[in-house]
Amino acid sequence: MIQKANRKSLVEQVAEQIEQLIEQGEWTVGDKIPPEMELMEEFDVSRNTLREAIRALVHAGLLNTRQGKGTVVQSSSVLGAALKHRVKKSTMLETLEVRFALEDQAAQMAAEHRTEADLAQLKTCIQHCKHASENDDLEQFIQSDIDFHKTVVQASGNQLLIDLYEHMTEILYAFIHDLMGMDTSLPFEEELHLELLEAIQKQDKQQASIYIENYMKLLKENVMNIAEE
Amino acid sequence: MIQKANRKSLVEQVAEQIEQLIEQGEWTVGDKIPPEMELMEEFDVSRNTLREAIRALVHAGLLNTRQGKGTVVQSSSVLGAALKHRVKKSTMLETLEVRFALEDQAAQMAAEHRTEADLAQLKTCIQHCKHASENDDLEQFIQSDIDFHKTVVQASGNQLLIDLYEHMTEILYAFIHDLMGMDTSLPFEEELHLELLEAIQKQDKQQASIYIENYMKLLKENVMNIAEE
DNA sequence: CCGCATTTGTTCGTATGTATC
DNA sequence: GGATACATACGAACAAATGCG
Repeated sequence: MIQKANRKSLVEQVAEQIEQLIEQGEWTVGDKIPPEMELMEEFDVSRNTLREAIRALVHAGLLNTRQGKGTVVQSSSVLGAALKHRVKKSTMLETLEVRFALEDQAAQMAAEHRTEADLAQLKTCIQHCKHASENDDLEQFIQSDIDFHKTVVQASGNQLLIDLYEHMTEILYAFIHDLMGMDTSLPFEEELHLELLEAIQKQDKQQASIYIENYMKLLKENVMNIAEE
Repeated sequence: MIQKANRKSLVEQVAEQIEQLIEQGEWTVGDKIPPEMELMEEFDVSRNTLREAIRALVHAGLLNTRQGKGTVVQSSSVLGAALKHRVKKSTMLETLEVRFALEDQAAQMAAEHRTEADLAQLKTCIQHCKHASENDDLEQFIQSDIDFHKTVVQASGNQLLIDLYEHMTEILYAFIHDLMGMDTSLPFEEELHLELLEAIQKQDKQQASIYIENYMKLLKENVMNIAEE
């Protein structure tokens, strides 16, 4: 087995490896990564080389370093960081509309390709929503609701669509969270959830699309109310 | 007027400025940027500082440096570069589906918000398409066709959506271009163009959406044929 | 408050490789 | 091939921030 020669610089190689460690979840957001000395040995490079790789990732928004404290993972992917940076220049409504575009398409694709496993998982998510709603556990409810939508998008089978959707969702919820400190009371839309499930089960694209549209309207109103405060 | 202290490093400041110069179109893709000596004076920083800023941008995919030849702009924005990198791991079909999701939403929004100016510009684009088609000027035709779709998306008024759509389009066409060296003969869909224009003029969202769906089907078939070769 | 260990930030110097003319 | 300039990688020394006892 002949291996192609390494024409990439050491810095590039190290940066790429760290990037992968983060994107594959080895190091997750908020984690402190090992100190320079340790990484120097692991990657077998000099301190300067390692530091330059880290600086590149800091500039990309993936890491954050602080003197004396250490280096912390800030974002789970370069794309996520770049999107976050771009979205800062947009309004919440614009962001919501993009998320809607992705979810609409995903729901229609899900209606086409859904498997039995997908349907079962959707049912579980609805159960969780209901359970959390009955117990007035807001945080749990929001998480379950996000999971439901995420599951729909995952059923589309398009990994690029899934990634973009999840990034947009993450950014949106961070936005909302920052804006109002978690005490948002979104209405429970069990009927809507069940309608969407039914549409996907029946493989009815149009119906699925209509659901997403209704959901979007609801969300838009909520968000606009929040924004006014 | 008191100005907040600069707590960003010089490198960050320079990198940010260069980033802006590129994103605002001052320097466009393919351009050779001024030599280091010149930039050192412009930004009033040392060579090392400037070089480090450039290396950060190289890692982000915005610039490309080669010894002796100089530094060249490689991408029009960080987001574009990050997307390009991510899309490499996806199939062309997946990419097309995401672009479709964005265009579908945009077309519906365009139908709602279009101004007279938008309509006029769309008509001009169709004229250009027709003209190029009659003259068998393939390159010009493709450009005019892209312009038409871009104009539709721009009429949506959502700048985030516009940016993402343009990046996806750019990536897709670079993909196709690489794959088959420009001698692709896409069919001229004047009827479809006119139908979409009419739908937008009448502010008929559903009709606009149906058009995009048909266009997507057509494109999908073409792309799948190409991919088989 | 001090002193210390840990950890990142900064700036030198040096050796070696590599592209261009 | 030789000369020159630039890129890459390493090492070392010191500065500065943080946290702990």
